[in-house]
Amino acid sequence: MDTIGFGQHDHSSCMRAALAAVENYCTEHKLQFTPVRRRVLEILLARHRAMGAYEILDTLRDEGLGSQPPVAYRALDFLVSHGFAHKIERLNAFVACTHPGQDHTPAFLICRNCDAVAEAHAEPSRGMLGRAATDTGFSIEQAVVEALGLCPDCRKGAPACA
Amino acid sequence: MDTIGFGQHDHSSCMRAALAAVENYCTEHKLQFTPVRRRVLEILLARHRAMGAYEILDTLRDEGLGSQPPVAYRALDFLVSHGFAHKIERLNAFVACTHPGQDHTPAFLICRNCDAVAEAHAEPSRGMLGRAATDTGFSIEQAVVEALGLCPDCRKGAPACA
DNA sequence: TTGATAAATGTAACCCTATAACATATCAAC
DNA sequence: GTTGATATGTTATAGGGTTACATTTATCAA
Repeated sequence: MDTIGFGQHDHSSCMRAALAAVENYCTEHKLQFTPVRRRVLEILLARHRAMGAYEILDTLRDEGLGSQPPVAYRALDFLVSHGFAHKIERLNAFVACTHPGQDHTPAFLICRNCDAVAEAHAEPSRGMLGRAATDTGFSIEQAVVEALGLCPDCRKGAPACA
Repeated sequence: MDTIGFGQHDHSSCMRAALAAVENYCTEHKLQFTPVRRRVLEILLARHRAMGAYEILDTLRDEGLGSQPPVAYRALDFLVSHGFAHKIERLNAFVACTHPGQDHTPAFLICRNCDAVAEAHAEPSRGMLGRAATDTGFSIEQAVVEALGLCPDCRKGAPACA
């Protein structure tokens, strides 16, 4: 199972691996992995949680990489449109993808207590939703699947699982 | 199959039925179905599509029922929290529930061309998402399931299906 | 029926999220 | 090295949502 995001793991190596994968993908597909785009991805990877665009922008501003909203949104658009990051609609926030490069429909498990986010796979064309779509003649192109609840740590009674 | 929302149907009777169901539910549960709350639900039922809070507020203002955002948001909170309406996260908009009173996890089919929305049932605890949750020890309390694509009418080449 | 409590409304001000528009710079390829 | 496309800098503004507080209306028990 490749659900990750809860529990401990070797963070610096997961970050390096993701960056390398994105770098390769961009080279292969002739995409410009510019400093701002790279830095935004790094920020998302480092925090390893859902971040608002303005929170990201604060960091960019501190580093002199840009100070106006479009700077952050443009970088995020690039990352999201190529599957390097995802938007969590429920939080109006963004997370780095945990398996960039692979074609996939992400599903998220969002902790309502500590805002931790884990990414899993969804198969929108299967199950009830797929059946409803087929029955009505609706063609699914994209899906938002986000579950809210309590992550393992917060269930264990941690008052606020940092 | 109880996916509805695409295609024709007897609209005034579907609206009356929904209002009656909500009225009953409120009486039984001693909830105050006040004029503003009722009117907001009526507006959502009448338009039969996803509407932004400010769009609803415009109508309320025209009718002298309130002019500030909290008026609309409070009514919507009431409707959503009791399952009489749902929020479409992807659109930052709201729709009337098509089967109020019944306990359910809604899933939506959203047309990217004409913004029509159909409500279906989801079963978040089943399928891939449920497995991912079980595996990681995450407890799902709520789910957002929204598919984007083309509705039957728009697929048939209608340049903009009303 | 009155008084206490809880629930709902009115209103002003504000915060967060996101995009439009336009000028400038940089890149990629011929 | 010129050109066309792509990316960035910046200003202003649109859109969505909440806080806070005063006021009113409903509920229910004494």
